[in-house]
Amino acid sequence: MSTPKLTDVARLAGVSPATVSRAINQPAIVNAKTLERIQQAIQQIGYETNTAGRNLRLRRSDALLVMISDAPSRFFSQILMGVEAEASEAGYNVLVSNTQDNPERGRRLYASIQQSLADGILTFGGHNQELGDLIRNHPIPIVGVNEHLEDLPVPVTTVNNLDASRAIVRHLLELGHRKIGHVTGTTTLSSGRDRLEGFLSELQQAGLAPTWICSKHYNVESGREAAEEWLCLTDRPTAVFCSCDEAAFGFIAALQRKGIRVPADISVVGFDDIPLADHYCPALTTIRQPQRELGVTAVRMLLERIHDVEADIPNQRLSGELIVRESTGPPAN
Amino acid sequence: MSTPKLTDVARLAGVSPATVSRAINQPAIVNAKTLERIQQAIQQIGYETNTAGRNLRLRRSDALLVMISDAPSRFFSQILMGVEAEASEAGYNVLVSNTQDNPERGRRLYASIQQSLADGILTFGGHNQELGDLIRNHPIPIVGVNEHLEDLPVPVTTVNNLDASRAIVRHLLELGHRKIGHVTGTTTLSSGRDRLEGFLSELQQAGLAPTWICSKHYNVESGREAAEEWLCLTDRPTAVFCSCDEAAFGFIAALQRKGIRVPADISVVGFDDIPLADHYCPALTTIRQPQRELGVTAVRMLLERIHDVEADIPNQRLSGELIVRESTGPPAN
DNA sequence: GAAAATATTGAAAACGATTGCATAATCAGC
DNA sequence: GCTGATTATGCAATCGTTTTCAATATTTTC
Repeated sequence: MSTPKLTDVARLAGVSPATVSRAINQPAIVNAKTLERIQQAIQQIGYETNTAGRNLRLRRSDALLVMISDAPSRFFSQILMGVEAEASEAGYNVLVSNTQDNPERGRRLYASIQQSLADGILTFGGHNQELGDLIRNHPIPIVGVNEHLEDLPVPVTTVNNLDASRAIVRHLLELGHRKIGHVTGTTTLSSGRDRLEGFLSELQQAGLAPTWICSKHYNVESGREAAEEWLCLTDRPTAVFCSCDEAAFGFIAALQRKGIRVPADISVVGFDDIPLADHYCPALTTIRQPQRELGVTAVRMLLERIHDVEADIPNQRLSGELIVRESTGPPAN
Repeated sequence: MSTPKLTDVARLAGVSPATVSRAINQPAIVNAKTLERIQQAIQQIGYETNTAGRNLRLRRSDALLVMISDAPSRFFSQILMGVEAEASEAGYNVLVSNTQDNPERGRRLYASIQQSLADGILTFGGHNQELGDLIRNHPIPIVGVNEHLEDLPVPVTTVNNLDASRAIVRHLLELGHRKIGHVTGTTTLSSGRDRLEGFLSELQQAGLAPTWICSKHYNVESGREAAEEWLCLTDRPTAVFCSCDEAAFGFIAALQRKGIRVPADISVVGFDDIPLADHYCPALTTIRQPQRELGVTAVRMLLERIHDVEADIPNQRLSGELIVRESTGPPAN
């Protein structure tokens, strides 16, 4: 009739519900003969464990909550696929929630654990004060992705933005550039700050002054705006490091409109290596982020945390790879 | 001590658990005085309804499952945000599962309903035989997004690919083009077929033969490959309709490498209007898909279906908008 | 072959919420 | 002040699993 339950299997197999449960969860401890009979019964009536019943008894949800705070970020879906794969591998489901900048965010987040809706939380992007208070007061299994959550006792996984930034600047220096600009990402985010810091430190080490810095955000418009600003200058940079691929595209497109060639007149570097980067004209020199791996790593950390809330889990810094393509070359003069 | 439950609230407020439950779910039928006392108690100990307990008793999950079958599609995250917003509005959670082409797909899908893991399913992309059998045999609340599920009694929401395609061809005809090519999308998907059909029918109506058709997929490479094939021809199209923006970018990039200008030498149109389309150089003429609205519509349909499995829900065809930008212009000669 | 050890199973009590039914309290009407 | 209607509450069963504890069956050991 309706969906079959454990009891139905038990009746059909002529055993108690307890035995059926054991047959499913610890097959080793049940008699081989009985086991087979039960498995047959399960097949026959198409039994599936009811999640709610199981969760209630076990007091857990077998679910991970992915919290997004901003617009779906630049390569969110790629990371999500990594998360999904690893979680599913471990028998966990993935919930997605977009709380944006809703002040209720912290509360809802905490609620989802209280309600035993999820066993742990993956949070993308930044955080707010309220969230901070909650985390400090309650031992919630939570892991950050992409961005550091300052002052919070929350382990995070990110790409090594500092090193990647430096690698970019070194690449440009090796090509002979001395006038290098930077279009920053969102500097309220740690990734934006780290990329800027990497840029500055490498420049300083080369004895160069950071003359061209345009403080922007992670989007196409930023690139366009920066280009328009710098094109008005008489003393322009010969190479520009944009802190995401989209910004780089915006930058290049703005240049091309003015008839300025890349890389002949200006070299441009991006960050992320989104699928289009390799197929743009010119193909974009950029940093490849291990997107899927970020998701996988985050889930691994979270599961460890769920298993032991007190566990001391170190931050994981994955390394990005510099991919040199057509958008960078030696300076014009 | 541990997380408070309904009973704790009841004890504190000096009422029975039943009353607390009513206070939460049907405040109208409980005495104002009592209600206030209960609400205070809830505040005081920070009570949150336990999802598993509630779901078990109510025999539902308050969750929708989003099933992805292919790589995260071209604007998946945008649609997902629409889904999330609308579901969350209605008090539903969103689960994401990527079953790719796993033959187990159908089974897992069905299982998630059986297990009362989700109340309904949103499926992105195509389907397979096995899934078909399951759906035919069981009244699962399920709604398709983006693609039609042939022969299956499953309502779907898509953009009106046919009309959009025609609009593109008309736009090119009006500009004076007579030699129009088409780089198809994945034609095992209904969207790919519909776009092709729209292209063909409009061409036929104009009395033109479909000389240049390159059967490809929804990705950048397809555009590049098509361009490389057609550049070898002596008789080339003067305008090309690529069935997604990525393909259009790949196409344009390949042209630019050979020094062919867009739109001066060849006009190019895309489909989707991804964020970059407006910032490419040249800015891409394309069809704007109502991405977020697709997600919202899908959820509305699904909720209706959940509410009444037998309900006859018609397919929803949202209309795409032709956005004319720089990549199209009159033919050269 | 009996005692002790081991291997299997079952009965019943949770897990945390909701709700039909019954009861107690309140109120209106006369 | 009494009856009947109405309003508020409580009791207890239920949703579907898992697991402790005890009981039974099966071996093993000497």
